[in-house]
Parts: sequence; C-alpha cells; structure tokens
Amino acid sequence: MNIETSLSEQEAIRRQSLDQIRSAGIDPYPAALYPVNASAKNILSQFADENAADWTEICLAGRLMSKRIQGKASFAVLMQDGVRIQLYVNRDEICPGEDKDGYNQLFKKWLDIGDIIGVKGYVFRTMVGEITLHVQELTLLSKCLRPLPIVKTDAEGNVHDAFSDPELRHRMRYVDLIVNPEIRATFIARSRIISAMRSYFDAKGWLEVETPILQSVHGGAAARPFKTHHQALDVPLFLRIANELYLKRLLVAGLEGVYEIGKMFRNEGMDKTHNPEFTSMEIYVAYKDYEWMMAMVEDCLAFITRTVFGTTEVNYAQHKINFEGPFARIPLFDAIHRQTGTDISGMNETELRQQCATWNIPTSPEMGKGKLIDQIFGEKVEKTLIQPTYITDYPIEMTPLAKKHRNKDGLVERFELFICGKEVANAYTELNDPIDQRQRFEEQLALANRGDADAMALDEDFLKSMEFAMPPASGLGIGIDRLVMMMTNQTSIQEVLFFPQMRPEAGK
RNA sequence: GAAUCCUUAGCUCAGUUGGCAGAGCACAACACUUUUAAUGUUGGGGUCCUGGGUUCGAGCCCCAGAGGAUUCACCA
Repeated sequence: MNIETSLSEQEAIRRQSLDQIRSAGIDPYPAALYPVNASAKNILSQFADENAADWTEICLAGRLMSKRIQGKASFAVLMQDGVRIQLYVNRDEICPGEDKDGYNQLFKKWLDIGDIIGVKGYVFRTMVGEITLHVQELTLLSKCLRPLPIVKTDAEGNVHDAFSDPELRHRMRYVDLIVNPEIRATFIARSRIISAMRSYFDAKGWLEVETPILQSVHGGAAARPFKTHHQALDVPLFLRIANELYLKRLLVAGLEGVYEIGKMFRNEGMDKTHNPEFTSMEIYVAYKDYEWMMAMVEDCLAFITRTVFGTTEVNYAQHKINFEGPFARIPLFDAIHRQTGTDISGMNETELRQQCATWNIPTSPEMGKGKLIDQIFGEKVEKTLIQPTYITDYPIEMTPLAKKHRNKDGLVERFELFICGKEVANAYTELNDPIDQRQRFEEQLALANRGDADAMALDEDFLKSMEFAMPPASGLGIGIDRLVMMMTNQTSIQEVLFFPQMRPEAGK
C-alpha cells in the first residue's frame, strides 16, 4: 500500500508541515548538541519571586504537550523528563526583527503537539501565579509525525480523554509513558527496588554472576520450556526456566555467595500475575541454612522498602502490607490444618485424593502426593496469606532440590514467602548429597513417565559437579515482577513490565 | 486451553425497532499580547476489527476468524 494514501488526515498534515519546515531552511531533525542547562523539576521546585534574577538564560528541551495560541502571544506546555512546565511564547520576543515567521509560521502552524523542542529564556510567574518559562529562543529538535493522544485534566482534577485502552497502552508503551507520565513512578520504583536489592547483596560481599540462558537441559524448576535450535551445532536448546543448577555449580567452584538477577522463560499461560518471560533473583550462600535465609530475606525486604519508599509499610489493593520482620513462620501442614481443621500430614496418596474429592478440589491421575498437597494448599490456604508469611517444611515429593529436614521425616527444609495471597519467594537448605540428589531426580523421572509434563529433568553434569562436593548452602529465588507489584500497588504484571508479552497484531 | 463481554474518527465514547455515520477533545481556517480542559466562529476527517451470510437495505441480526478485557485452569 502506498504510505501516502494510508495516512490519516492528521498524519498527512504533519508531513506537510515537515515539508514546509524544510522549505523554510529549518532542519526538523538537527544533529547538533542542544545545550540543556536546567530541568523542569528544579525550576518548579526552586524558583521563587525573590530569586527570579537567578533564572535567566535557562535552556530546556522536551516534548510540546499543548499549545494555547492567543494571537501575538501564546502559552504552551513542555514536558521534560515527565514533568510539565508552562511556556510563554511572545511573537515579538522570539522574533525581534521584521521577520515574524518564527512565530507566525513555525510556532503557530508547523509545530504540533508531540514535537520535541528546545527553548531558551527566563523563568517568571504569570498573573495567575504559574511558574512559566518566558521563551526568547525556540528550536525544533524532532518533528512528531503522528498525532499524540491528548489527555487533559481540569481544575477539579478530572481526567478527560484518558489514553486508557490497555491494549494500546501496552503495545505502545512509549505513548503511554508520554501521555500518562504518572506511570513512570512504578517503573522508577522497579528500577530502585532492583538497585537496592543489588546493593544489599553487594554490601554483604556476594558476587553478581551471569549463567547461561540457552541450556541443553532445562533443569532447576518444574515448568514447560521454550525450545529453540542452534544452527551451527545442530542441537536443540531450551531457554532457561531456572538458573539454580548453574549457580550451585558455582558453589562447588568455591564462590561462597553468588546471585543472579535475570530473565526466566516459561512456556505457560499468561494472566495478570504471569508473563512468559519474567525476572527472577536467585541467590546461593555457602554454609547457611534456610533458617538463616528467612532472617536474611526479612532484613533485605525491609532494607529495600526503607531505601526506596522511606517506610516498610506499603499499600496493596485494600491491604496495608508491612515488610518489617520477623514474618510469621508456619509449617505447611499446620497452615492447612489451621485453615481446614483437618490434619493431612499423615495421609498417603489415596487418602489425599479422597480428601481433595471431599473438598471439591480438582485432581488428575498423574498427580503424585506432592502435587496433591500443593493443590490443597493452593485452594485452602494461599489466598489467606496477606501479610508476609513464611510457609515452611514441604513434603519431599514436591521438592527434588532441597535437603531432607534435619528432624522431620518425609519433609524438606524449604520455605516459600507469601504476600497478598501470592508466592513471592522460594528457598531451601540446598541438597548437597549427590547420591540423594540422583535418587530425587529418578523419582521425578518416574513422575514424568506418569504424565507429569512439568517434572524436573535429570542434569548429569550437575550431578557430576555435586560429586566434587558442594558446600552446605541455602538458596533463594524471588519473583522480582511480583515483588515489584506488591511494593508498587499494582495488581497486574503488565503494569510493572515496560513491554508485556502481547499476541501479534492481526494482519501486521 | 475454556466461558463471558468488548472492538465505531488521532484519543475517549454515543449510536434508538435493521432505514443517509454522531459528540467532546484533537486537526484545518479566521480572530485574539498573561492563558491554563484557553475562548469564539467556520470547516474537514470513517475499511463501523476482518471475511462470509440473511435482508430491498446491516455499525446493529446470524456464522467463522483476529485482537483485547475479565473469570477459570496451569504456573512464579
């Protein structure tokens, strides 16, 4: 299709303006550095009538968000780094000579909402009291060829014509961030949460590492992987579902504290708490156990919230969540007992299946004891855990990489952290007995043969590494996206990802 | 993967019983030198998600498909 015929009227008009700008000898996309020396935020927070003399020769750049032309003078709004500042543009000041085209043509006609411009001038306060940049020189820095949605807020704070369609917002996040600058706060908080976490670990002397994303065995978790192919080697590869087995190899290698913050990929359903690629933080510390890890997580999360928000209390939906430890610690079977009044800890697979039937909990034949217990927990307990809560001591069948409990038979030393009814972290006293580890993998294999597509694959090289002796250690995984959701009061994972996965658009 | 709902101008949305496609903002033209959802007057702008079907006639009814939202299932 000819691009000219496919343009909307408004797009065609903007391209005509572009041509006229060029004809007037103005470069709509200039190469030269623009000498910015101020920010809208600083101007608005620091300008005062007493220090007005200090606010001359100000040079700002940003996006033109509105134009209110009133004849020979105009007001406009510039958005710079997410902050709106008003501009005052006077014809005879930006065009002191005879030639008034800079105002009458360029500013009034050829500049559109969405254009990126540079302005030089001085700051003053208008008659109605608004801090405003009085423009003396105006430069087009980048022409915007598509109409920008215009979101307006009236005097009562009502938003008009909000750019609110979730599909458009997520597909065109760049537009979303321009016209809904308040969403920047969530992404800034995300960045700071990760940064605070990193500085907490670094201060302890633990090493940030990177491990393979392309793996020939997708170990370390129970999930369906994405499959890809390496051409030169002509071998199938998987995008990692976890990095646990590689981080443990580094413990074998003698690194005593290692962590990785990175993407995992799971070929499963998407909803408001699941994106096919998500960010996890996994950390392994030698010579520690899961009790130690619980205390570390409490300390770390309190540090993060204090650093980022200045408080350990955050709002989430209707709840006030407190990240100050210690968090409640409840063994898994106790938690189920407490919620249901039934103690399922002694039940075998058949009895568990019957119990599920009594409670109308769906089961399927390939589910083993571990999955049945997990199912019961998910139905009966998970949603009730609002404040940060550790659920501890899981049945061995669910957890092939954790060490057997030091004094509770049939259980492993594992905890999961739940907040707002969602799992946010998972940690073990890590299994480091290579013979036990091999047996656990073999039990997983048996589950896989029963039809459990998620059962964990056996990683021969990982077992070999463990036979070289892995130090006793505790490991932890945190779902960063979910943690960010909890800390920023977002109920959809799409709101904490710049570019959430979307289906390809039809016909494109 | 299943169910339900949604898709109309750049954006947000109306659209009656099936009878010429609508509004606000945005856009264009004119006026206006301290406005702020600027204002006033005038004007232009549509693949009604796509493809079939019913009908004299479909934005509307029927079938199929695409995308989105919600709930459920699986998972973190």
